[in-house]
Amino acid sequence: MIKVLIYEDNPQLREGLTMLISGSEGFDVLAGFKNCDNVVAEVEAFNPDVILMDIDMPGVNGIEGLKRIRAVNTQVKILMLTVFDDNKNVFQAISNGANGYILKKTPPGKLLEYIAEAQTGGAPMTASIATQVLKMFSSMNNERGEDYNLSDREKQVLQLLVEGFSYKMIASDMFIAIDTVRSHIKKIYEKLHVNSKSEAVAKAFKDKIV
Amino acid sequence: MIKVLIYEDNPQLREGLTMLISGSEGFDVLAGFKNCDNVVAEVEAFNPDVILMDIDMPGVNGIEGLKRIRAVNTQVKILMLTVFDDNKNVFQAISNGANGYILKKTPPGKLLEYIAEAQTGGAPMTASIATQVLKMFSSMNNERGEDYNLSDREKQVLQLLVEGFSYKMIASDMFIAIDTVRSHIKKIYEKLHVNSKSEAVAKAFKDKIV
DNA sequence: CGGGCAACCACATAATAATGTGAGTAGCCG
DNA sequence: CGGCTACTCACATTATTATGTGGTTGCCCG
Repeated sequence: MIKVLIYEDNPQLREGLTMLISGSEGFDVLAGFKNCDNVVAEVEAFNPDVILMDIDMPGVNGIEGLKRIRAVNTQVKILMLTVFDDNKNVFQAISNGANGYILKKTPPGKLLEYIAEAQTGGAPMTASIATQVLKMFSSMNNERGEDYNLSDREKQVLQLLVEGFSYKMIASDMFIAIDTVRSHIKKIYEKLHVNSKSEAVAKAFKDKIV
Repeated sequence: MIKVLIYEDNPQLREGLTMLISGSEGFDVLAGFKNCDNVVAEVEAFNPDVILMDIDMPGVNGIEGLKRIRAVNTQVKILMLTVFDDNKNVFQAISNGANGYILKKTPPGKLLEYIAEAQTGGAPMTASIATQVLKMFSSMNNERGEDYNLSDREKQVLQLLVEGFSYKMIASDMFIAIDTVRSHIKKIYEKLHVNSKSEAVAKAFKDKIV
């Protein structure tokens, strides 16, 4: 028996969901609430397996509710429920540990399937959400930018610079003379088109050389 | 009629998939290949709607094949097919524009459903993959770390440091004396627990202060 | 009103970093 | 072989940073 808690401000929808889920074999709705004002206490009191969490709610909304729950409970499965596959919310929800993200227009059969899937550790999402997630992922990742053709030794020096080493420390770390470190660094500056340590460090981060 | 192309080195599995898909209403397998050696030419010649792409193949593998296809064709839907929900491959596949990622053990019924879903712009993935993706996403994002309680002015100075400004430049940029810049920076170092410009810059990036 | 704090400025000294010039060794490639 | 590059080292000079000590002003808050 999968124990479900529902957060949804629209009374009709909340009732509808409760009916649907309670009426299905193997599912039980413990309670439903219209916002997350007391979410932590409620979750503790009812100890559900899965929480259906609407995002747009007056008072404490779903994202904030998600955060509050995750602050004290990382076990319970939380399925975000929303009308739009809105970019910002999806992002926030998944970065804050939501287990799935589904649209309200999901057909009843699918919804039950999703709840069950979440309960067993899956990450259910509707197709449109999944597409969004993939897009975000691929857009935020790529662009390793230029390569700058740093030699192995130069990369190594840059790595140490980034870690806050001084020339002296780099020299002893790499078993070379400090003047050699200097010449490596000079070469690095040329290749990166910068002329100070901190610019090089910044560029190393930006262009993900390190 | 959804036109499918299959890349899979195991002859039995390739045959099996072909039978299954071809034998289903609304699906047609145009051809099957055992590696991606000529993938670009093949995709051009057959012009499929969906490509099933195994990852582990001798010769040109699935990830490389994916890249090659995407270099010339961003329209065709590509479903990656693999035995393991291996972190690195999932990541690479989705950053390179795969439309979905499913496990080989997916039951036949689901597989057809996934192909249809991909064809209509969805992003099918098996539950275990979806879970992985969410985990990656949330792990790479969060952690704004400590706040370090930098004052507004200190944040501003740090910002300029990151952009490669010298003390002198910061002073003129902020219309304050260079000694004031020094004292701000000293305070920043204390708060960040570092003692050099480049460490501060590195920390600013890592902890996303800037 | 007095203590705490952010922001401002000054002077001084030591340590590091940046720049220039020059040079030797070793390996790769046409 | 001769040219190229990576890697190594040296010496010298100037610029920039790091650190210490100390002081003024103005604001907020109990």
